[in-house]
Amino acid sequence: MASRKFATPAQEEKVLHLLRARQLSITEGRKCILQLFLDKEGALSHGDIEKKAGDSFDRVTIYRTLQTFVDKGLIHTIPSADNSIRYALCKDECADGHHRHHHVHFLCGICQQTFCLDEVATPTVKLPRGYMVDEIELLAKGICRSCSAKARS
Amino acid sequence: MASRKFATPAQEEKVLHLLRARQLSITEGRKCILQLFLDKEGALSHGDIEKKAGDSFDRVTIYRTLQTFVDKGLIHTIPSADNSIRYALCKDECADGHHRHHHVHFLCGICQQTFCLDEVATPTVKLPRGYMVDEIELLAKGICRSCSAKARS
DNA sequence: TAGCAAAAAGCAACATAGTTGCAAAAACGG
DNA sequence: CCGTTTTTGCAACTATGTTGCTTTTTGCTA
Repeated sequence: MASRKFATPAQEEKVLHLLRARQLSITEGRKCILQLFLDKEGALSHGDIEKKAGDSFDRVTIYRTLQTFVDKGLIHTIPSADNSIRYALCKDECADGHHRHHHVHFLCGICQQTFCLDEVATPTVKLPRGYMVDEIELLAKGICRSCSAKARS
Repeated sequence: MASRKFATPAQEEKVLHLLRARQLSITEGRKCILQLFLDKEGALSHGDIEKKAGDSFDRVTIYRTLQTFVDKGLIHTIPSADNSIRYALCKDECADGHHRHHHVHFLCGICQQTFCLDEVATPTVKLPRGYMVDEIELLAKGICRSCSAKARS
């Protein structure tokens, strides 16, 4: 399995466009990892990617690719209570070194997946005098749509 | 340095009380690590504790003590953007297995310390249909009181 | 489209973080 | 003070992340 197949030519075109728009050269590793993010609704950790693509690519390549994608505004990191950094696709507003995320993240306690709720904006909070806020991260924990639907059946 | 000295007898009494109230047996390691949390306004990571008390105690003991404290509701974990779990003292409402924290955490981009803002409640957020929320974690990033005071001078 | 410079990938070695099993030591109740 | 239970220390191991260097690939240009 040297190269991962794309589901459709349109998807491959999208991947190429995303990479070119950030002046990233097109490599098998980048195409494959970016496609994984497009395929998946939730967030991915380094470990998840290593499981899915670790046969094709070196661990170090995955680390470096993720770092590059973060630097170029393609993906963003999501804080979590446990010790695993997860990554998810950015919306178009993000560019080199400037991430602008005002959405809430949701961690499901059943399937353990993390989702970006793009339609939910982070609230503004009033902090005590002396604190200057640059950014707010909001992580909601509970049961996601798909798991709560399963639980009801 | 076999055992760490307490600043005042009152402080030692407080430590002993906190441990006894959770039915934890009194050991040098637990007293020392709990005192570190009482001494420090901000949060501590495993690494911080290892630096301060690593000569006196084994790494594994520190891991196990932190886990015990979390289980017994003495300390709670704070999610962070980077990969390091930090811990801070709980307020009295927390007990065995039931953490109830409704306060905001603040991460300073200058001193890199994390603070619990107990006086700031986490907001409620309205999520899309189908999501069930158990808990909200809010992490504000910016410049803390002490660092912004220094910057102005 | 062959050749070249720059970028990325692979590899090995290392560093840090966290876990587990087991034996020795300490805590606590009687 | 003694025996049981809990905790600690130690060693080994797994997972996670980093760095330097060499080889391969990419993208550009002649």
